[in-house]
Amino acid sequence: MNHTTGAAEDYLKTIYTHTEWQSDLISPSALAVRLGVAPSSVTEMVKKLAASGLITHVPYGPLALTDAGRLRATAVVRRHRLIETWLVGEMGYDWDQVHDEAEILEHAISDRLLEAINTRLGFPAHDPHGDPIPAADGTVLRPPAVLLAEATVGHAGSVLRVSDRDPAVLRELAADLIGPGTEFTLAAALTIVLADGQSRLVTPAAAASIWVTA
Amino acid sequence: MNHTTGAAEDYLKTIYTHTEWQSDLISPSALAVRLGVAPSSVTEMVKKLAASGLITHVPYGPLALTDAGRLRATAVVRRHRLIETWLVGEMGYDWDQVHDEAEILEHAISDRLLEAINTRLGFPAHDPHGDPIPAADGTVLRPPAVLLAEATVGHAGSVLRVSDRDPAVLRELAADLIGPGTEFTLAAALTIVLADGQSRLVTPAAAASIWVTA
DNA sequence: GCCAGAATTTAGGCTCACCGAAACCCTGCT
DNA sequence: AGCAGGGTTTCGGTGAGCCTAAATTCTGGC
Ligand SMILES: [Mn+2]
Ligand SMILES: [Mn+2]
Ligand SMILES: [Mn+2]
Ligand SMILES: [Mn+2]
Repeated sequence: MNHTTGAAEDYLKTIYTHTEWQSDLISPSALAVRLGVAPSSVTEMVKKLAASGLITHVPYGPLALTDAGRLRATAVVRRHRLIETWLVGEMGYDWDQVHDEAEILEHAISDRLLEAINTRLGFPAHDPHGDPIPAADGTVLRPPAVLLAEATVGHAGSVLRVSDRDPAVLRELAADLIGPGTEFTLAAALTIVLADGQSRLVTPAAAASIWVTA
Repeated sequence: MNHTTGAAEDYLKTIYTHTEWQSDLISPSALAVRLGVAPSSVTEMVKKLAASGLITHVPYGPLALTDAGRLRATAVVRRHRLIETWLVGEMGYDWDQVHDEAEILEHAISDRLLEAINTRLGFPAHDPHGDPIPAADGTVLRPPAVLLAEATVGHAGSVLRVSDRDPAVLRELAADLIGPGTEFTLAAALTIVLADGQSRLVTPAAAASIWVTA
């Protein structure tokens, strides 16, 4: 009686990822924007997900996952990120090209194929963008992080993850050899110095996409 | 204006494969049985496919693909068979386990991913069951074939393909080390002698699933 | 040539996921 | 306190794709 369609999976996943690196709950309208659907469509799906016990929702209020919903959401996120990792690791994709393909395949592959991929990849802990890959039981290991745009000048650390929302940002950073694991010091707003002493000017869009060690 | 959904793709593919190894056109009711839908559902989809110029259909008559429809159909078949080949060749699946997964993935992977898979596999000409993999332009290389069940005693040749419809048959044949390429002589009805002199008794279901060189 | 039974189509309905327009609720600002 | 504007929900509709039940059409056997 609880099948969860591809559409519902995307709603759950988006509700989950919204609170992954920041703590405020998502609103129906923000969810509509992220999913590219009308607000009224969100209202409808929210009703169904709440009726299935996957989210909680007080009318006119924000959305929150229940434990059951969080488990479903992390299962989808796990698929999405393992697929992205596989596309980059084995299929010749660049990190700015994987998101759309994963967005579809995450609803199509079987558990068996997912585990075959996972095994081939050696059970990776992070996707190409540095996002943690949830374990099958829903466990997620997420270190404390700060947005580069909000870090104070002088902050030293390493890149934890880069949002994969904007492919242009990903290409920009790839050209600059910046990615998860890159060590740096924030020399000035939008200016980082890498371990080898080279400095890089990042765009505001990039600074708002890069999360670094706290 | 001509997107072809996953459902429509399955209709086209099934119409195509019905005539791949035998020459009679498929009827609406046979199509309904193969797809597991009601006959009235076929009538509806047939109307849409005919309106899109992908099939021809005279009321109460059989179904036939147009050139455009055949191209679409072979594109789906190409995906299906490349995916099956990949699952067996790289992902640890047995030949009786790939069909259902391919049935779904064939509608989900991008052209780019398909070609990446094709390249990794070295541009295979046949899937694990011996079925020809259509070229991107719709070309299919299919040798003359006879159903083993209909071959005359004394017929010598090799296995060309085994229908993947019945997993039990595939497991039976795998246990007997019979598959595409296997050379044999038909010693008696349901009894074949392999190249090494060993003889095998095949079930009627298997004999009705194995196509051999004419 | 007729007609019973099978195949096919039509008719009416259903669920899912979406939409725009209109109503409604809530909040923040005066 | 009052209210305007934005967020949210309600309402009526759409298109896919499926269903069952009731016509309708075709055909093989008499
Ligand atoms: Mn998705
Ligand atoms: Mn990612
Ligand atoms: Mn198959
Ligand atoms: Mn399919």
